[in-house]
Amino acid sequence: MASGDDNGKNESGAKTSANRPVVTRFAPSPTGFLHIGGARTALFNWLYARHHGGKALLRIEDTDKARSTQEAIDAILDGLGWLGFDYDEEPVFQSARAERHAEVANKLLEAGHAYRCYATAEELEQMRAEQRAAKKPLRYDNRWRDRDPSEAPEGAPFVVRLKTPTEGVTEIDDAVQGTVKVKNSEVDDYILLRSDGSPTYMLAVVVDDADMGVTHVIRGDDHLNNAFRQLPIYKAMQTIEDGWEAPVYAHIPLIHGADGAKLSKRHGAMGVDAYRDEMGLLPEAVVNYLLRLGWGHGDQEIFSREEAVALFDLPAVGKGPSRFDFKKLANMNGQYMREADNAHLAKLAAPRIAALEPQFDAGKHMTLLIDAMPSLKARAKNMDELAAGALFLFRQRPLPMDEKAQKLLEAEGAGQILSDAAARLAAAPDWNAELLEADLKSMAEERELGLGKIAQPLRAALTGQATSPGIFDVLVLLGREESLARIAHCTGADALDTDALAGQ
RNA sequence: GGCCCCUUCGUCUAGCGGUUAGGACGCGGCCCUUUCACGGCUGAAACACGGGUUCGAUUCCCGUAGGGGUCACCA
Repeated sequence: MASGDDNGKNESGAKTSANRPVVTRFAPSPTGFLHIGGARTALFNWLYARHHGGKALLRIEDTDKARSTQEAIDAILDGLGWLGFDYDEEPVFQSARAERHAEVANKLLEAGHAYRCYATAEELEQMRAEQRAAKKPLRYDNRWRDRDPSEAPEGAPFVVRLKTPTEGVTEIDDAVQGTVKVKNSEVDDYILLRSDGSPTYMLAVVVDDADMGVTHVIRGDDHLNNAFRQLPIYKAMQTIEDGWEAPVYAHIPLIHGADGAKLSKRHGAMGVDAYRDEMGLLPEAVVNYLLRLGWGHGDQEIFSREEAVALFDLPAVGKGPSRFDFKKLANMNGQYMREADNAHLAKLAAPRIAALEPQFDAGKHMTLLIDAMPSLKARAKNMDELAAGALFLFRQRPLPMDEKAQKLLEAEGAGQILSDAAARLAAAPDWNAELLEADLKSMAEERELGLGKIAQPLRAALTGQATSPGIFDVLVLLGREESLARIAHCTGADALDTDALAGQ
């Protein structure tokens, strides 16, 4: 499919990748977990590649040795896997490519597109202090740009700086933000190679993107200004070797917290693992929510993975930042849970149930849990709610009663109603929802009571709670013996008989 | 502060010169009903402001205001 919707031309004269087969990359730096903003960037990159039948690549930007950790790398990989993003090649580790980065810097140096700068850190700090005092923009003042190499202090350390254009304007046709122009005088001669010979981020990204054949750089718009710094490398390298078409840029807006401020711990900047483990969400729901944050397709809210791939494209990505809304995420998760496979949900809920109820034995109780799932999942928006809702099924007699259930049992006449209902149920020729319902309804009619007068105490006796799935579903799920035994406990009837019956 | 980006209900968004400004979450009401949910119906709720352009601006242009981003030998 032609990517005719983004002509990534720019007016700086650099050749671009607009017409090559799509290659995208997600390039997290492993200095922490994969947060929700990164997850969305990963999603958009992945979708764009899949939509256009291109390649999705992954690059770990671990050049900051001090801050990068293996734990973070594992967490990111784990998070991406959970969300269901697959990549077409093994991840590239940026730290392994330092030699290549230096090689490019040296080519730039030889060709006169870069130069050595011998300014010391103290010197530069003083320069910035003066600029601050004079209220001038803070940027390198090109003090070594045109100095003769012979002036270099003998054996002194130096950094390599890119010789960026000083006049004119660079224009980028961003696939999301549209045309963006920046005066070249705003871009200073930034550092390519540090004094220890290691590459800076700005150099490394460009070299890696070029070498990986990345055609579309989709990233947070906090990088928009960087594009104007990176483009000159492409331009310069195009005069030196092949394979340096500039990518199409797509700077997507950032996600803000619920209060409009930058995403912080309280507002969603947890790792995606927290969405799974702590919030108990389904990855499909998280992905769907993220997709709708900053992208829309008419009035549609729910998109399957296939639909997302088929429909996603950059022109429909919004330009403004959006706030993260946990309520809507929760709602969406509820929708996905209701549609989810019962056995799958049971498997996910099992460990959470076990954590709350020691009596729960996944091996023994899984069938019951799966059977209960249709009535359970309609009442939960996340795994914890699902687990909590299932507990009554696995608790041992005597059931713990919550306050509201206690009140129901203590209500006037409740004991009598319970005993009578128990007798009635015990006499039922069969134990299915239709029959039991007919039975209790006729009992209610005979006594000119609302069904609730019978159902509520019954619910309390059977579940220890005032709310639960439909009472007839509860009876069927618990089975005849357990149901009658639970009621017996509450009516003070001799429980021994029923206990014996409940042995199964 | 310089530079860059953004601006439709509280929130996410649809809209791409002429609409009763649509949908979703949340909120209120009603229905269903044995509780809680689910589901259905329904209500309140938005084009930041000021100039242009135009027969006509939510839509195009320019300002203002507000918000955000970025200015390292971090990525």
